[in-house]
Parts: sequence; C-alpha cells; structure tokens
Amino acid sequence: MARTPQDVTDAELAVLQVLWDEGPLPIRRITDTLYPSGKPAQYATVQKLLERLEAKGCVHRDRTAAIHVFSATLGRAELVGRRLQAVAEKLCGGSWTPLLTHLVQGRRLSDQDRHLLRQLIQDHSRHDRSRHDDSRKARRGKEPS
Amino acid sequence: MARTPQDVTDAELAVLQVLWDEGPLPIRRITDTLYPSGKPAQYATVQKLLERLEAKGCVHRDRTAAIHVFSATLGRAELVGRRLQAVAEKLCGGSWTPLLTHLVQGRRLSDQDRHLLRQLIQDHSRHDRSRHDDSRKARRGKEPS
DNA sequence: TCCTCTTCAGACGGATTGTCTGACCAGACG
DNA sequence: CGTCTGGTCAGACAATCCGTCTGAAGAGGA
Repeated sequence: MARTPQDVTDAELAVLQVLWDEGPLPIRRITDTLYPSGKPAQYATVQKLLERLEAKGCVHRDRTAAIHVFSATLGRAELVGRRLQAVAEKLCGGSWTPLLTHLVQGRRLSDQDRHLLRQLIQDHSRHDRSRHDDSRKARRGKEPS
Repeated sequence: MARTPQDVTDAELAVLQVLWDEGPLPIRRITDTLYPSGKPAQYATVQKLLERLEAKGCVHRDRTAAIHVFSATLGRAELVGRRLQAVAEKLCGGSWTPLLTHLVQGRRLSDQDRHLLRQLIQDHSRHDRSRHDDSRKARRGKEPS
C-alpha cells in the first residue's frame, strides 16, 4: 500500500543541517539560511518542516519566548547510525559484516581514512581487551603497529 | 512536490532477495516463493515489480523462451554500496570517515567483526601500497535510476 | 476449437512530501 | 484605542511514488 515512511526527509534534513551547523535558531534565521531569496511562503515551509521534525522528536522547540527557538536533539552521528542500521537490517539480515567489508574493500578509502581506521580499531580492541579480559587468545592476526 | 524516488523499493527488494537466493527464475517461481498463498492477482504484482526493476536495470529478463526468466544484475553488495554512498553523501558531505568511525566506535561490532575488520584493513593496505591509487573522488551528482 | 498460462498495458487508491494559504494572536507605535 | 507588523498554527494542495489489481492479447497444448 505505502512505502515505509522515511524517518527524516530530505527537506527536513536540510533544516537539520542548518541547526547542526549553526546551533539553536529561530525560524526566521533558518529560513534566511535555506532560502536567501526570502519569499514569504517559504517561511511557512520551514515552519511545517520544523513542526514535523518536532513530532518525530528530532528537534526541540523552546516556547518560553514569544519567538520559538529550535535546536536539534537528533545528532548527525545518531542519524548516520540509524541509517546504517537500516541498511544492515534490510539488506544484510542485521549483520554489520557486509557493510564493513564493503567499506574497506571498496576502493573508496583514502589513505587518511585507512590510517584513522586502523587506529580506531586498535583503540577499540585494547579497550575491549582490558574490559572483559581475554580475547587475547583470539589474536590469530598479526599486528604490526 | 515529490519525494526523491527510492532506487529500489521494499517490495522490489523482496523480489531481488529471492533472485539473489535462488538464482534465475521465471515469474511463477518468484511469486510462489513470495506469496505461498498463491492468489492470482499477486502474480501480476510480482510482474509489475520485475518490470520496474528491469527499467531500473536491476534485473535481466531473458526473453528467448516463451516464459521469461529473470536474473538479478544488481548484486546485494552493490546495493549495499549504493546505499552506503547515499548515506555518506547526504549526511557526511561525501566522506566515508564518519561512517567508519561510527561503525567501529559503536558497540555494535562483534569480536568476529572486529577481527575481520583488522584483517581487511591490513590486506587493503598491502594491496594499495603496490597499486598506488589515489582514490579521492568527489563524485556528486548523477544517479542512474 | 477451447482452455490454460503467460505477457503487457494501464488504472487504482493510499500515503508521503514539499509547498503554500489563510486564520489567529501578541506586541509596538502612532 | 486602532492599526500594523511579525509570529504561530491548522489545514489545503498538487505531485509524485508504491503496492496492488484488472483486463486485453497471445502462444501453445489437449
């Protein structure tokens, strides 16, 4: 009957990006940023988008002042995670492994990325090892740092 | 006006999954797999989905026989990549780094995954060193639908 | 010939999304 | 006080898109 509703829509995302970049803002500021042309109808558009974002719990609306001030409650990273999870669940049966292999195997990584990644992995492993002890015996991989 | 059209829809994905799992099939087989109830109208549904998938270039239709046989041309991994890229472009300005950090930092990885990842990274580095590839493409824009 | 199974073309209704219009309200200012 | 400006709020709106279904046309066997 109907496709699964998108958690955050493209136009809504544009609003969120502004909030992410510039912090809490009243509607007027957001509108000016998004539509420098500044037609009056678009103000209402942003209004509606914010209303829907609020309904979805993605932004917080501060109503204390006469002019409401909006701030993002859903972080960029959070949304990234949500989307990644959606991909994993729908396409990989919930497993992250295919995502990882794809990301790393694909020729899309820059040297920088690769470096960062290696560091992350190392940190993560170390943490983990110290936390619930020994996955130490599982290191059949070689480790030239 | 209209939301951005999804490259592969949920119902279409279901059809693709069947093709991925069972290889080339005629419509009837797909329908039986998806709708064991077997009402006649759903046959046409699958038909339409396949038609749209063909239009999008996701499946190949072998018309040589009287009864057409469909096979997936878009692989699962390919679709994963496409979705990941969409996430990266829309949310991270095209950079993969946030995706990676999120995946690794999040406590979602199993030991196995982490291990695999380390191995992948290593292989990738080694390969890359010999291939000398500067893979920094800022490809935005076109999207074949 | 008749019947079955297929393909093909199109219609449908529901739902979402992005946009816009109008009513309503608060405060500033003459 | 009366008006004007700028804000909020509640809907209407068209344009798709998605999933589904109906009906016509064709090929082929019993």
